[in-house]
Amino acid sequence: MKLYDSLTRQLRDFAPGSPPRVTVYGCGPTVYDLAHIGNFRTFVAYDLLHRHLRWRGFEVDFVVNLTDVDDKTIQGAAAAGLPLGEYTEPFAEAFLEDAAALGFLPFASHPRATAYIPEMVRLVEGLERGGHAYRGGDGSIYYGVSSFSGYGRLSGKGGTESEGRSRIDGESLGKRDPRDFALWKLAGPDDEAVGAAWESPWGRGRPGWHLECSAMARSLLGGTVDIHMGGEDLLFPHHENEIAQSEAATGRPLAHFWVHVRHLKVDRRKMSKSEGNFHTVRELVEEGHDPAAVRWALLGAHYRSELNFTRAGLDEAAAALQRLLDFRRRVQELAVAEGAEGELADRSAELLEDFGRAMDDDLNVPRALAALWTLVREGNTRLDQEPTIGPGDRTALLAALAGMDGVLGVVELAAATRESAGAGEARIQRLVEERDRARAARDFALADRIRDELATEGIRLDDTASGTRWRRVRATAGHRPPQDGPKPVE
RNA sequence: GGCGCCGUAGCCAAGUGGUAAGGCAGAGGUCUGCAAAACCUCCAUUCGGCGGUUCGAGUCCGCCCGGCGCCUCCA
Repeated sequence: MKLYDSLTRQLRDFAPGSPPRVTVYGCGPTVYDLAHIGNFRTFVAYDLLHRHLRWRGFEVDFVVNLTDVDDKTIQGAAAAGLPLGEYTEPFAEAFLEDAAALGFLPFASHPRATAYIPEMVRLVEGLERGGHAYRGGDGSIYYGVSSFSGYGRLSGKGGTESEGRSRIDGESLGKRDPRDFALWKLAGPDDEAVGAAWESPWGRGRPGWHLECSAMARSLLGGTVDIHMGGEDLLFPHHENEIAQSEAATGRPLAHFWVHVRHLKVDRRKMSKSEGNFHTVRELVEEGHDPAAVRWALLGAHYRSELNFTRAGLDEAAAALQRLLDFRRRVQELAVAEGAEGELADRSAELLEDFGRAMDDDLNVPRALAALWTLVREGNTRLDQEPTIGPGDRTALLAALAGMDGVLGVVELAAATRESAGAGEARIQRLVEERDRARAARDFALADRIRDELATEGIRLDDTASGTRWRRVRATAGHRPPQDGPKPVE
């Protein structure tokens, strides 16, 4: 399998340091607010890689951190008049709920930064011993970028002294070099007020943002991780600084592969609260969108390409999902007949391989989807011609579908959502039978009225040779009132 | 200003120098009481523009036009 590595800027063959184990560290959300769909585009990419590696037989240790102490969480807690943990925890829970709603495989762990303060302190101590850290004019401990020769290699930035704000900040904070960044910030009154201060050899304070990931990755996954992931914005300065800290401390590479996910756009623009195009997963679900459709809409483009999120795209995703669900159900319910078979089985295996090859190629989802659609179309064609299927063909076809969906994670998720929305089935069945009687009596006006009525509830009827079937084509019966829970911070 | 990315049909979107995947929408057809679903056929002589390299370029190089990202908290 090949993955694009941002550090070497090339596609490289992926092989873990100690197979079959693969260690992955993905930068997670800062829990000062609800994660938005832009965050989740990145996290869906995490989950795709996670699933694909598992499918390829690797044992994946996937760690995604929760940043629960930084400027924004402290500000948020102070504004809410809450201790830091009480402010951040609902957002951490919400993130995990949304991840589950989108069908994420559970992460090996999702460490909160505040639980790793001792590890961070030890890391700074090590950097201090190695001559990489110093106390700035404001009393905080800074990393001396000039002490690390590899600085700037990942992002191509920071090699020369930058200008503007960082230089001005640098002067006021007493940094030796404007590029230097805080490892340990001395606690101020605001920090103390919300409990964001811990004892350390340098006085009460809190960790710098970059330090958190270095410490958690090292402590949970060891000195070098196989893959380190994040959104493209983290390339600089976050990941550049992580490298500087970790590699100066351990003398070993932080990661064998650096994978960065391109940002999502909404309606062609960068998503932001001020643009009014800020969406959360729960908001879309509350509007009646299927979480599986949201997932589909977030995985459609290659992870290194721009992806534009629109309502139209979400509707298209829902339709695509329905077609897959219909196909799967058709195959499952098909009459099995012994006889000549093998052609469909061979073709299914072939297309599953195409799918796998596409995913092996730096997670080329669009190409993988082409294999999926070909399977659906060719399968339907064959089933239109011959309405029965051999047991081996059926097994192979369903296995190919399940194999692909095991990586994409959408069909099973959509099916589960529909099942959980399945109340009132007896009533629907009664209406369907009433309509069948009307049709038999050629009372098509009544028949059509019943059909239209059910359609408004998200129930679609299909009149087939073997009778009328009904199915739920929406996850929910319509608009659901907002549920209790965290709301986006204004 | 510095670094980088992108521009493929009405829309979404692959394409790793060898002659344009896939999906949606649209047109026609099969099936149907009518639909729906499914299937079949059609739907880019052409890849922002102009030059160049090459036997051959959407793919490489140069310039131009247009869009975007990072450089500051950010997935």
